[in-house]
Amino acid sequence: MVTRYAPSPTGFMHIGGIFVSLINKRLAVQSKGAFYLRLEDTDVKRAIPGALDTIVDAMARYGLDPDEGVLRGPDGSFIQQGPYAPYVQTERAAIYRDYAIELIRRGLAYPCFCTVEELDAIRVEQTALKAKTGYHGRWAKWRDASLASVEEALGRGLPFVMRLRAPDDPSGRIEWKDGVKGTISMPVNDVDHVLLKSDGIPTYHFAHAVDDHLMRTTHVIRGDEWMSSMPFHLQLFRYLGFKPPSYAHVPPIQKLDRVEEKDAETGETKTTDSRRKLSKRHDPEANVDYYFEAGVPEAGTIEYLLNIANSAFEDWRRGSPQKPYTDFPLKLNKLAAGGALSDLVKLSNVSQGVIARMNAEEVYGNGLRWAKRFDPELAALMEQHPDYTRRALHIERPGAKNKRIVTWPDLRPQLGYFYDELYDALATAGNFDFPEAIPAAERPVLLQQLLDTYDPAAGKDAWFDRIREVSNQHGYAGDMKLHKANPAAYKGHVGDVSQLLRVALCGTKNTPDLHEVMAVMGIDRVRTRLSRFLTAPSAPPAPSAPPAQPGAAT
RNA sequence: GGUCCCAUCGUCUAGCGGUUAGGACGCCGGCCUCUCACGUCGGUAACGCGGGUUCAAUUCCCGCUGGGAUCGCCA
Repeated sequence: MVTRYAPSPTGFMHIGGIFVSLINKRLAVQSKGAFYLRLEDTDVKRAIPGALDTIVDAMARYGLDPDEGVLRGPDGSFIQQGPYAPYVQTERAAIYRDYAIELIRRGLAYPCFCTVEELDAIRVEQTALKAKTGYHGRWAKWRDASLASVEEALGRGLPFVMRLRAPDDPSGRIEWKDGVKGTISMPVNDVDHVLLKSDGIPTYHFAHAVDDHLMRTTHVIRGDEWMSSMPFHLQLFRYLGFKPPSYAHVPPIQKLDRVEEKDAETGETKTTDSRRKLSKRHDPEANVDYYFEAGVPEAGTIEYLLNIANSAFEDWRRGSPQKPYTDFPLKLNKLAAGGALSDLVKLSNVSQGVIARMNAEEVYGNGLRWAKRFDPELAALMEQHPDYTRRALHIERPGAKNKRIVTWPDLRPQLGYFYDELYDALATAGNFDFPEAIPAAERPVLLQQLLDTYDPAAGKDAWFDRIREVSNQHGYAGDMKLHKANPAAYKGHVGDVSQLLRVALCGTKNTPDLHEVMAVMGIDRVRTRLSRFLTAPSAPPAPSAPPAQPGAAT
């Protein structure tokens, strides 16, 4: 299959564009075909500087680089590579013009000198008459204009457009087998659509027919907002003598709009749910940048999209946790015909799975890339301590065990406490949330004993056995089950004791396995951090001072 | 309004005439457990409505309702 993504340079990368690109690219790769990028910049009025960078860079970030078409060269500038260059439509103006001339010669197209004002007037009249709008039938005043009047208009230098001459007999229907929607039948086109605009640049429709034919596109896979143009497009291919490609119209990603309306008469508020396409203007999640900023790794966004495209993906992923998503066989006919609602909660879940499958190095690289933009302080620490960071990230990883990082913003709470800088800031603020079961006065004793008994060389089980022993010695149940059976018999349990250590050491109540955390921190850092808690809580400078009141230091 | 598309738990969906309507996310509860997380077990929750066809409809047909797309010298 030869597929393409043909965006117009709007300066905005819509998530739907990534979705369609993904489908096009996967299908081309799976069939050992080609995927190319063509720039549909025929709307000169809307040209936006830098728009091409937005598209190309986003596609590259999401691993959707085209095989041919508009690419970035080795020096970073844009190049057009492939047998059918150029791939930028404004650079192909002469090609379209030749085909337009050919159509005129065969009586299938004609010049129209209507001004936009005239066209507007026609539309107003049609609307008033409840007639079908558009340039067709008796409204198409230049359709059968005499040669003399055309020459006269030309002579006056009036601007004109080239229009298709729709069939004289507007009855009948056209039918095609859509790759995702199935067989569809529509009335034939009877509107004399514009082929070339007054600036000589083609409309999307004309450029589509010419380019997809010349560039040997076998499958046009695009958003389903194009479906209603199909009668026109198919007609164009026939007029031009081209064999039409296969078409597949994919549904848009939607969003739920909850409208609350107050009934004027009854005063009741009723809510109506309606779905609508993700809007570039109103929905931040329509922009791919949103996902990066939210800290979803690119692979997570892609897998989420794949999930929307083929629901079988989820089961496949479960069965093949370590394979790249590119091994998944995407099937066009398995796309649902209706549009899916963007589900950010589900996206988080997919993201969590993707990050969990990464090794420490990948977490480091991807996380750092995010942090550099959205958490510079953390990023700086990650770069200052690369090996230490990697070791911290390596805890319970890989193996999809550590799912604490759902998206990159979780990096700070999950990794931050390893850095002395952040830990010290926390300590200065005094925000240590120690377990309530342990009186403040008892903390130094317990921590001192835990520190004395800690042996970095011993294993995890041995270490927790020590913690149990210390717990037992001080009236805390070393065995959770015993405590559960008779809570009143103990001051607390081993969980409280290890939590005391965890909070003192990390400043947070939630961390992975303490033994591993301590191993990464190293004995010196452990000593330093605990040292501040080894004296009586409320009288730091004077160790001999009387015990503080319970809770005074928290 | 014309044309076209769509319709199963809140969400993504499986289903392709006979199923206790399955899975995933979310939510709730149990278990596991040094915390969190993971894991695990269980629970919650759906075939829009009305006609047909058929021995039998979630499934096929028609209508309705609801939602969407489109009707430009924009793509």
